[in-house]
Amino acid sequence: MTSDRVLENQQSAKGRVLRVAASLFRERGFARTTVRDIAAEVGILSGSLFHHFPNKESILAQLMEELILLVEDAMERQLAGKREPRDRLRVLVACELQAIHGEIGTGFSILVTEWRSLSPASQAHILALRDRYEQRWLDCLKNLKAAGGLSAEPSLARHFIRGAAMETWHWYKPDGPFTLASLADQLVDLVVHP
Amino acid sequence: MTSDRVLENQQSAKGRVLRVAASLFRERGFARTTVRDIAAEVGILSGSLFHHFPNKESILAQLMEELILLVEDAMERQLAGKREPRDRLRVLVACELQAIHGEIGTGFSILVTEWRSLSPASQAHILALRDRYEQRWLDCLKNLKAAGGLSAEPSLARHFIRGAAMETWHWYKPDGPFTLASLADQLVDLVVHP
DNA sequence: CAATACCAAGCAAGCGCTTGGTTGACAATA
DNA sequence: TATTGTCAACCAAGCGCTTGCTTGGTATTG
Repeated sequence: MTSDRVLENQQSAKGRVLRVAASLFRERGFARTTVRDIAAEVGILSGSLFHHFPNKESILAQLMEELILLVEDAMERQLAGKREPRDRLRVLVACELQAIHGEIGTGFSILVTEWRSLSPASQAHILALRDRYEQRWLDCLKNLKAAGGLSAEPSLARHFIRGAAMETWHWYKPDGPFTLASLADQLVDLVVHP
Repeated sequence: MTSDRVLENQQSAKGRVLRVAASLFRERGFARTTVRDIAAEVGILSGSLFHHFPNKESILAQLMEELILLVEDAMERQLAGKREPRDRLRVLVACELQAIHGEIGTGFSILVTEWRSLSPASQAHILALRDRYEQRWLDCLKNLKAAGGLSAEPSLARHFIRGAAMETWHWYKPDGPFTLASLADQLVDLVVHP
C-alpha cells in the first residue's frame, strides 16, 4: 500500500503532480480543485494524470502520507541533542508551524481541512500515520508534565496547541510583525509554566 | 441586502431549509453537499429550493449571517451585569464554544471552514459582520490587558483562542471527560495571568 | 523493441439551475 | 354564502455544463 516517496523529487513526474496538487488543494480545497486544474498547472492534459494515479483521491492520499513523513523527518533531525522537555516541545511547535506555512513540503493544513475528502479506506491508512505523529506530541507533553512544566492535561494541551497552530494559517503573513520562530516561542510560553 | 432572520423560525420554510443546510454543510462541507441532498432532507424537490433562494451560495451566505447575529445576541445577553474583564472574556469564550457545538444555532464552524466557498461579493458582506464580531473580542482583550490580566498582544491572544476553540470541533464529544463550561474555564486560565 | 509518458477525443454521471404548470389556503367580491 | 382572484409553495421534467475518468493511439527514450 505504501508507495515510494516522490514529493521532493524534482525530476519525478509524480512528484511534480503532488507539489502542484498540494498548492491547489491548499488554495481552493480538494473539492473545488479539478483534475483539469492540476493537469493544466503541471502542463499536461487531464487524462494523463491517470497514468500516474488511479484516481483523484489517491493524489490527496499520497500527498497526506508524504507530508506526515516529511514533518516527522524534520522533527527527528531538530530534536537531536535536545534533552530538556521544554526545548523538545519548542521543536515540535516550530516544526508544525513550518509545515503549515509551507517551509516543510507544502500544505500540511490539508491534513486537517481535507480529512473528510478521503474515502474510509484511505482514511484508515493515513490515520495510522497520524496516530504515530500525535503520539510524539503526547510523549513530549507527558514528559513535560512529569517534569512539572505543564498544568493542563497533555491531550488537552495538544488540542489547544494544534488549534492555535493551524489557525495561524488563516492570518499569519511572513511579512507581518511576527516570525514563525517568535510565534513558536509565544505558544510555548502560553502553555508551559514559568 | 440584509434579509429577515428566519433561521430560528420553526414555521418558516426558509428557516427549515437553513437548518437542514447548516447541518449538512457542517457534516460534509459546502462543496460536497448538493442541492438535491438539502431538498431531500427538507422533503421537497431540488428545484423548489430556488423558490426560496436565488442560488446555492446564497443559502450559505444567509446562514453565515444569521449565525453571527445569533451568537452576538447570546453574548450580549450573557454579558449583562458582568464588569470584571476576566468574567467578560469567559462569557465570550463560552458563547463561542456553544456556537461551535451547535448549542447556539447550528454550524458556527462553517464560518471558518467554508469561508472560501463564498463569492467575493458575499464575502464582503459577511466580512463586515465578522469584523464587528471580532471587534468585541479585541475590545474585551484590550480591557483585560489594561487591567494587567494579559501579557500577550490582544490580537495574538484572540488568534490563539479562536484556533483552540475551533479545533474543539474536531475532537470534543459531549459525553467525554469535559464539559464545554470546563473547557471555557481552562482556556481562560491558559491565556489570563493568575 | 519494449516501456514510459503523454495526447486527442469523448463518455457517463452528476451538478446547479430553469421552466411551465399545479395545488391549496385565504381574502375579496357579489 | 358562493364565487372569484391571488399568491406562496411546490412538482415534473429536463437543459446545459462540468466533473472524474476511459480509451486508443503516438511520440520519445534507452
